[in-house]
Amino acid sequence: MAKPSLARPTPPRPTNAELEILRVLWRRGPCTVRAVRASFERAEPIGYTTVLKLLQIMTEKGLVRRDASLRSHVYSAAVSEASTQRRMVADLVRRAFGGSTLRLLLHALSTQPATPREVDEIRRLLDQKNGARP
Amino acid sequence: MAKPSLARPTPPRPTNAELEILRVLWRRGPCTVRAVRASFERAEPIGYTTVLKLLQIMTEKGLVRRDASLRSHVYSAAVSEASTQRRMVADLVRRAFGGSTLRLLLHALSTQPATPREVDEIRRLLDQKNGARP
DNA sequence: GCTCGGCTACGAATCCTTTCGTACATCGTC
DNA sequence: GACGATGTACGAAAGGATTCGTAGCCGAGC
Repeated sequence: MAKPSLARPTPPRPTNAELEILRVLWRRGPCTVRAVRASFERAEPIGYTTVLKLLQIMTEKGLVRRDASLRSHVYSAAVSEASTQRRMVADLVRRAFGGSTLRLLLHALSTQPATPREVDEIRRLLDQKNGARP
Repeated sequence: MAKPSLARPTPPRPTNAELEILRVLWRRGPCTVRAVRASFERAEPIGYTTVLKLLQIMTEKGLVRRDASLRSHVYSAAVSEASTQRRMVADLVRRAFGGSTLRLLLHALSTQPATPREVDEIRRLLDQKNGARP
């Protein structure tokens, strides 16, 4: 039996270009090729058929779904933003932080400025997570 | 003038295999090819010349330094673990979280379990960062 | 009906990453 | 001095990502 080409159980981690496209679809909802291309913000403009090809590949990979009932096919994200982010964070943690999410957290906290409001938000989440501080 | 092949101002983001090698060098210090290869933990074993080639490429890229005074060249990391992590986190934040480190933090916090001790550690860092909570 | 504009499909070129085979140099040992 | 072990250098293959050119299809308007 050959490997199924459609509908993989878990779609692979998106590449750079694929992620750019997903970001457009997450933000704007279902789009035609033209609309996706118009939402691209790049230093270099990108060819129409390039976006089309990417969307075709992403359809095969199961990253997007295609509605071909109209002449201009309409594509929509087949993976959620949250699950993709989860996957990417897990990947970074494994590859760069030896599997320790805590180390990633501490690193991000120590290197990035945060406004007092943001710090409060983080504290609130910690409280939710683990009960209030005594 | 041609582009300089050595000593780039900022070395590029390491690829997967390069990161694996860097992790060995960070953990073990300067190593020969043989020692790096021995420290590799992979499902598939990796060829000697593969590691050698990678180290040669990484030397060109400025990711590692080579001491060729001995017959078995000794390689050491030319980029620090912290700076590499910083670069990779920044990259992830830009590509997957729209540039918001806060969103990465909240995401990591909400999806990952944390022990009370870890939560305390994070709180301590927040206190340091922003003054004690009133 | 014919043509033009817009659309999809597809093949191919390019570049990068990863892997390894082969050639050649060097050291220590007999 | 010859030989095996161990090293480096280098070319090249395989696979994936990205980009685009070209061909062909279809619908609207003349």
